[in-house]
Formats: sequence, structure tokens, C-alpha cells
Amino acid sequence: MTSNRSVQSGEEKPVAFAEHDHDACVTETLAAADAHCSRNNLRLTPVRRKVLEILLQRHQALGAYAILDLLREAGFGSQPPVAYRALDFLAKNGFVHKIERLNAFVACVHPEETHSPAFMICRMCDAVAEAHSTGLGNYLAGAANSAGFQIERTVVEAEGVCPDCAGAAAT
Amino acid sequence: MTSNRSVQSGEEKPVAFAEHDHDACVTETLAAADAHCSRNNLRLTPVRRKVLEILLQRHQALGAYAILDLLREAGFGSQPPVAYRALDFLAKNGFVHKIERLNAFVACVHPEETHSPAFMICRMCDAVAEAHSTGLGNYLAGAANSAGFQIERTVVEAEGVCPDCAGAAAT
DNA sequence: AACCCCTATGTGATTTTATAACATTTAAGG
DNA sequence: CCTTAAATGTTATAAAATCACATAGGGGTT
Repeated sequence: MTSNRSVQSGEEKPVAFAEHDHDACVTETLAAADAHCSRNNLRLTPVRRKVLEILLQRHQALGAYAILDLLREAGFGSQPPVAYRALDFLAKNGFVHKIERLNAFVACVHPEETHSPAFMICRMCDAVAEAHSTGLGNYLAGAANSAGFQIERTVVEAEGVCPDCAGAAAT
Repeated sequence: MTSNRSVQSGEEKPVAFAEHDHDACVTETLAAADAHCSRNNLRLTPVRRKVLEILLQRHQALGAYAILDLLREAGFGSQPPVAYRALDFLAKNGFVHKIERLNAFVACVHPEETHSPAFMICRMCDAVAEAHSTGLGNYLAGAANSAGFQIERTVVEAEGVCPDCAGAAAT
């Protein structure tokens, strides 16, 4: 299975919902991860790299056990901790995010920059898009601050129907 | 165990973090739930009412199994579906919310008005406060709209330290 | 009241998600 | 090399959620 998702006009869509060269999307992000890790003395070991690759291959959340199946197929250990430990590492370093609503994981589309991610989850096709949203983080921080609450981490997930599925349903 | 939480100056805090008459908070909300249900032909049965009461007694998220234990003590069935079914009913009708981050549930502090809730979760004392946040819903809706995404439900949860715990730590 | 139907509850078994504990291997630095 | 810390493999178990099916209650109707 290769490249490009359904074609849409050139709007301000998150990558998961927009047309893009998906092969490049995968290889470039993997390369960036390699670079980031060697720069920061982190070890992107084979299992970890494979898990990241698995997640990058789709703009979709995958459960730990689904990942585990794919790891087994690829010749890695097949017990839950194998997947969970790799995911912990990747999440801690910003390469993947956990989607709490689904108890599942997605690759981050723009690691490096630290950010409070926001997601849109399509309940029809299970695509998950990460929004750029800088404003949202500030908004939350402001609201929390006036309550005297100190935010350390945020979970922002919107569930609904993505452009493609909405289009298909409307036809 | 009765009433009032720790005393704070009179700011714009969510109820969970602010001083208030907690007994009234429980009985009034239960009464409101009774009223709402009879008005709308919903059945607030004993188990359902008990679960709501359990959750109202604390501004904290409780897991389904913790609730189940309390149900058993109160003489109700003690198998998981008992708790999950009551929670489904209460959530569907806006009396409780699920905190995805914790796989747990909190009573809603202002049912009736339909709203996209936002929560602040204290990682030290596990208090959970629901923000009023009308703006946030609009913000998300706007962002999603420009991406062509139709939001049906949102999960907004901020994890951090509540005013009381921050104060205690700073001492 | 006797009946029906629909909804809610009770219960046992199972599935899905996640972690604990401990042995073994691997990689990096002295 | 040899030590040490980090990473992996594996077994077992915990925690969260659902399935399937039997039983009971609460309105309506006759």
C-alpha cells in the first residue's frame, strides 16, 4: 500500500485529512526522529523505530495490541510490555501521542516543537488528525490560571466526522 | 463525612476547588435529577440514583469498579455491568461525565444546560473540577470547521495541580 | 386481576487494555 | 576486557469493559 490520500481542494486541512505524499511523510519523519535521537542521546532502537514506522504508515490510532501483532509479524517480541515500553519511550519524547478516547496511539505529525496537541477523530473511518492549535493551549492555560490551577498536560480530542466521510455520506 | 471544603478567597473558581455547602450541593443536584427525569420520562431507578449520589458525594473521579464496591455495600448487584449500565444512563443524560484520562467518572456540576465540558484534574489529590467554558467549545468548533470536520463530542481534560495542593506544596 | 411487552437488573463468562516482577541481553564508558 | 546501566524477553496478573442470557418490575390493555 502506497502514497496519497483522497484529493481535496487546497484548504487549511490537517495533514491526515489532506492530500499529501504519504511515503515521504513516513520516511522524512523517521529520518527526523533518527536525527533528533542521536542529537539528544536517545536510542531509537529497532523495536522503537518499528513501532514509530507502524504508526506513521497510517494517520490512524492503533491499539497497543494491534501494534503488538504487527511487531510479532516483524519478528519482535510479542508480549504486551514490548509494545507498551516502546510506546512509552516514543510518547515521552514526543514522537507519538496517546488518544485517550480510544486507548490507542498515533504518530505525531510535528515532533520537535513542544506542543499541546489537539486531535480530531473520525468515528466513521477512524482517521485521526492532529491540529496545529497554538491558540488552544493558551486559551486553556488562561482559563486554568484564573482558577489557580497549574496545567502540566492537556488532553484535547474532538470526535466526529472527517471531511471525506462527510462528503461520502452526503452523496 | 460532611460539608465544606478548604477555605479560599472569593475568586472565580470552579465549585470543586471553591468553598461551598457540599451537602446542599448533593441533595439539590439529586432533586434536580429527579425532577428532570420525571419531566422527560426517564427512570432514575434506585441503582442509577445511588450511583449518582456516590459520585456527587465527592468532587473526584471514581472508577467503575470503585463504584461497584460501594454499590455492593449498599446492597445492589455487584457485577460490572450493574455499574456500567447505570453510568451509561447517567452519562447519556448528562448527569455524569467520563474522564477519559482516568477511565473514571465524575458527577456533572451543572446538568440541564447542554455543554461541552472541560475538566481540570489534580494529580496530587485527584480532585476533578468542571470548567464553565463556553468559549472553548466555540474555539474548537471554529478550528474544526475550517478543516471540514464536524464535531459531535469533545474531550477536554487538563492535568496538573489544583490551587489547594499548589498552596500546600509551596508552604 | 391476568396478560403482555418493554425496560431494567442480576449474574457468569470473556475480552480488551495495562502493569508487575524478574531473568537475560545489549551497548557505552572506564 | 569488565562493569554498569539501559533495553528486551517472558511469565503472570491486574484493571477496565463488554457479551450473552436469565430474571424481575412497571406500565398499559383487556
